[in-house]
Formats: sequence, C-alpha cells, structure tokens
Amino acid sequence: MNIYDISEKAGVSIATVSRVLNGSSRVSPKTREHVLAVMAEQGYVPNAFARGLGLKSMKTIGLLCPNAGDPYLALAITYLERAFRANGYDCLLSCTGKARSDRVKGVELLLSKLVDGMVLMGSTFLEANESGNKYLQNAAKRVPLVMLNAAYACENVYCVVCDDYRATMEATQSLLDSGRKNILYLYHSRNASGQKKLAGYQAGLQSRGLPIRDDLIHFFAEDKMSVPAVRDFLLSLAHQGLTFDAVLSSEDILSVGAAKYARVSRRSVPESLSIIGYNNSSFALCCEPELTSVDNKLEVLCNACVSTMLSVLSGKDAPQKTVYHAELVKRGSTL
Amino acid sequence: MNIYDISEKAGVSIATVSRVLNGSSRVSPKTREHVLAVMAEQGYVPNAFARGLGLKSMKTIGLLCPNAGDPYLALAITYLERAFRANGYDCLLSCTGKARSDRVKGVELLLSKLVDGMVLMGSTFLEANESGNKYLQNAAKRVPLVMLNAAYACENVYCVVCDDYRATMEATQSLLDSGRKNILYLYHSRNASGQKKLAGYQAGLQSRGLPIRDDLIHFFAEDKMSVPAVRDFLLSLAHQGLTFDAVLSSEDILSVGAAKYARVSRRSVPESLSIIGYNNSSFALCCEPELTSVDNKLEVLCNACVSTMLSVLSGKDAPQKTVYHAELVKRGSTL
DNA sequence: TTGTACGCGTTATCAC
DNA sequence: GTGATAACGCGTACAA
Repeated sequence: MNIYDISEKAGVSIATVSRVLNGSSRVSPKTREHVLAVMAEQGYVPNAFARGLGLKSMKTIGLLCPNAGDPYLALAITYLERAFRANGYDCLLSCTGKARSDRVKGVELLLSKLVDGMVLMGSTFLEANESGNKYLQNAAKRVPLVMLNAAYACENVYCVVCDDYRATMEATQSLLDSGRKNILYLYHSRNASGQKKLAGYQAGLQSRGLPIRDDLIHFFAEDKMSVPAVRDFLLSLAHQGLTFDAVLSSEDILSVGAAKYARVSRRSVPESLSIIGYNNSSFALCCEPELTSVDNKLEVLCNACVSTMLSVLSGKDAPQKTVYHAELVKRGSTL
Repeated sequence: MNIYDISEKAGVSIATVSRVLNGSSRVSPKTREHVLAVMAEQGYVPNAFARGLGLKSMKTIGLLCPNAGDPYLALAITYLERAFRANGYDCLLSCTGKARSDRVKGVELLLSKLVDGMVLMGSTFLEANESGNKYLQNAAKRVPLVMLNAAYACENVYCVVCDDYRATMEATQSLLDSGRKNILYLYHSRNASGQKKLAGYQAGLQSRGLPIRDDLIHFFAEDKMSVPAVRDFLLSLAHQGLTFDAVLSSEDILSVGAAKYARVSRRSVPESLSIIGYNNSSFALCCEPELTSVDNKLEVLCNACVSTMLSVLSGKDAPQKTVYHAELVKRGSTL
C-alpha cells in the first residue's frame, strides 16, 4: 500500500495525495476529504524511509548517555524523550559507557543514522584537553549538539547547565554558617561537572576563611559508590581518628552512605553530624531523617535542552549557553 | 558524497561499490582494496535512509516502556539497549505513560517508523479483556513483539518473564516458616504482573493453612509510592490497632518505607518485624539493616529478550515463552 | 487546483 | 568479476 495505490483508488495524482498528506495548502476541500477517506479506508501509512530520503530527515533526535542505569540519567531520558515526542520527534538512544572510544563511536553511529540533532547527557562527553573534543566539533558540523550539564563553547553546540559550582559553594557556606567546622566532601566523578562541584566546595571554605584540607576530600570510583561501601569507608576514617561534623557529597547515594555511617556509629543527625546530598533524588527520602539535598532542576534543564534544540532546528537562534541556579532543599539532616 | 561519487573516483560502477559496502560476494581483492581506500579517503558513509528504503529495514528496535523514570525500567532499558547495540541494532525509545490511548499511539508510532521489532516492557501493555489487546495482535502482524515480564499467547508475540507468582509465594512461605504470623502485603500495581505477585502471596498463606485477610493487603497508587508516604501509612495502620510482624512488598521502595516505619516506631528489624522487598535494587541497600529482597534477574531477562528477538529476526524459531525463577536474596531484614 | 516527471541514494537483478 | 538499470516510495519544481 503506497502513495500510488492511494492515488489510483482516489482517482487523483500522487502529487495531490502527497499534498493532502503534508497538510499542504492548495487542495480543494472536496478532494482532500475524498483522499483522506481513501487513506483511512486502506489504513495507509506513508513509508518513513522514503520520506526521510526525500526530506533528509526522519525527525529523530539522538540521545547519548554514558549509562542509563544511573537513576539520575534515567530521569533525564524520561524528561527529554517526553518533550521531544510532544514535538513530533522520536529519540534514538545510545548508552555508550564512559570509555572514550565508545563515546566517539556512539556519536558516529548516531550521525550515520542521520539524526536531526543530538543531546549529550552529562559532562562525561567532554575531554580535558581541547584535542580530545575534536569529535564533538566534527559532529557539530553535521547536526546541532545540545549538551546537558556540560559547558563547551563551539559553533553549533548549545549548552544547558546548572551552576554546580555555586550550588556546592552555597551548600558549604550553609553548613559553615550553621556552626560546622570540618566538612567531609565525597565525590564520584572527576568530569567537568564533578570538578565544578569540588571547586565550589573549596570556594565555600575559602569564602569563610577556612583552609582546604585534602584529608577531608574523598573520591569514590563508580564500583565503590554503594551505600554500604561509603558507610564502611567513613567508619574507617573515623576509626583512624579523622574528625568531621558534616558531610557534603556529589550524589545522594553517597550521602545515604553517610547517614548509614551515622546510625551505625550512633552519631545523631543533624545534632552531631550534618549531611547534604546532591540531585534531590528518591534516595534523599530513604533516610531517617530525610536528607537535605541540592535540587539541580533536572526537569527544567531537560525542557530547556529540548526547546533549544527545537529552536535551532527550526532556524531560529538559540542561546549558546543556558544556566540555571540550583536550590538547596532543606530537610532533617541539617541544622 | 554518495555512491556515485565513490564509483567515479574509484573508476568502477556503483554496483561494485555497493558490493564492497555490503561485504558481498564476488569482488576481486584488488578492486575491493581500491574502493575501500577511496571510501576511507573521502570519509564516505552510506545514506541510512536510502539503504533502509531498499532493505526495508534500518536495523532499529522499538523500546516501549510506560515510564523510564522508574529505576527498574531504566535498568531494563540499559540492558536491552546495550545488548541490541552489540548486535548491530539501534533502539528507538518510546515512553508512553500508562494511559491506554497513549500506549496504543506509541505502538503505532513505532510501527510507522518501520522498526524491525518491538520490546514491550512490563505487563502494563496487557489489558484484562482480550479485545483490549487487539492492538498488540495487529502490531504483531507487522513485526515481532517481545514482552518483558508479561505473558500473552499470540502469533509472533514472544514473552520473557520471571515467575512472580512463585517468587512471592516462596517469600511468603519463608516468612511463615521463620515464625511470622501476620504478613502485611504492600503493592503498587494491579497489572498482570502485580496480580501474579499478589496471588503468590495468597497462595503462600494458604499453603501453610492461613486465611487471606484483606486488612493485611494494601495498595499504593503511583503517586503514593514514596518512602515517607508508606511510613506514615504503616504508622496509621498500627495506630488503628492492626497487628503485623512482617512486611512483604511488590517493590523495594515500599519496603524501605516499612523499614522507616519500624525505626520511627522503635520496632527492631528483624526481631520484631521482618521485611522483604522486591527487585533487589539499590534501595534495598539503603536501610539498616539491609533488606532481604526478591531478585527477579532483570539482566538475565533482558538478555533473553534480545536473543529471542534476534532469533526471530534471523528466521530461526524462538520460544514463545521463556520463564526464569527469581531468587530470594537474604539480608539483615529477615530472621 | 491538479498532474507530470524527476531526484533522493541504495540494493538487487540481470546481462556480459 | 563487473556494469547497466530497474525498483524502493515519496516530495516537489514545473507545467497545465
């Protein structure tokens, strides 16, 4: 069942059928009705490949993420997909993993599928050295790129970020201003966003005249980022004699580990230990008391990604960079 | 840069270029080398739409899920996408929500994009009445359907499920055999899978000669399925005088709520209250003690979905239904 | 307002 | 082995 069959059964040319199909202007209401009736009767659906061939687009967006199993990124996928779909675009998903070669391959694969644009989720896709981002520059020559939570200045690359630096700085200041002296900082990623968060923590300390102490800053590799692992690690830290009265982390799950440490070692939260998480996820609600957490407005960011992309695709100009401010959601784990 | 350009620069016909491209049969090693060299030099990538038009396939699988924000489904997406990609297929994601009309639309939209097959995640896509599943039957006439965690007997529909019934039955028996008398059952979904779990719980009770008590069975709507909400609900139940010494749930997060209830009301786990969750997710590790949980082997199920789909697509015959057995992972929340 | 004819970039079927 | 050439199904100038 193709456009020729319809044109024949309807007694018109394929051009007319095509016009009806594309809601195009000049078709007499009468023939339009008739053609539509025939199409409905025959259950006709235009061939997407042929259409794509002609239009050079199948209205598809590539979604790249290092790992869709991460609840945070999973949420982002939901938000992005929903918004794109509402605007007539489908999403091709590509979970590349973090290995550089796989990420590059993922980008190329999506390009080879002729997506209209790509959204790159998280700053994992950014390399420290400029030459490492050559693959992004090349991709941007073919389709618009929108980066979520990553900042990269480049032609045809648009960035939507939350101000992680300011967020952790303010969280740190909030802890200090409530009387805390020794804030443990736990983080799980050294990518650009992870570095910003760390820098914000350090800036927060310095803004109150406190030194940056390496013994209060700890990194967790991905496979070590489980609640029990963090709990045990903090237990060992305390056992070694390290003193701390607050924990700030780059991920709620790390802070849940801290809460667990507190319970096991009978330290009361928030009286003896303040805890702040990041992402304001369901995990923040798992603890007793519930965790104060930085809400980085994921849904807002995602919607901004989509509307930016749509603007670019429709030829309108869009902001190269959009920055939102995170919000500290205060709950029972802080004074 | 298309196949004509390459053929011209290489001094061969497009037929030969096409043969080289498809690793196809009889091409002299010499010309093959030459053509490959020209393609590499020109950075030629064949047009996916044109290829799709000819082959009637773009090697794309449609992934349908009611809600990718659900960590469980998010994980499933990761597993499925990874396995399909490893086999040369891309995934078109469609998060439809649970409304019936949207689900039907989602299926139709993927069909209109000419996917090679579809994976439907969760039994949300199954209706109770047979006529409600007409849309699945129709879809199955066009492409193979694989259902994850849903059983539906129909031509060209393949199902991969975990035996939820047996899983909750065994979990229930395990609780009873450890001396528990009054098991609270909390669930969050009334779809086919949710009904199986509930039935398993009931069967477990009856297998030990206990009655099914409606006052011990409670449903949580999606928006009520948060840790604090469950905690508060259990507090109110206890306040009303209901006695229970164990909680079994259809979702880890519900059980986390139960753990929180226990802490707030100073009931010790597992001495005074046993708790079992479902899915064996990260949430099960958030509590102190960690939760015993039913591991329904999601990754195994997903891989089975993919290999089933690949078999069908390659013309081999595949099992109409594949059933796996869940495993009760015992942790500190049970005796 | 409607129809004709060509282009889009491949794959596949023939001949040679 | 290799090369013409016809599909594949649709969009769209251009003509009528």
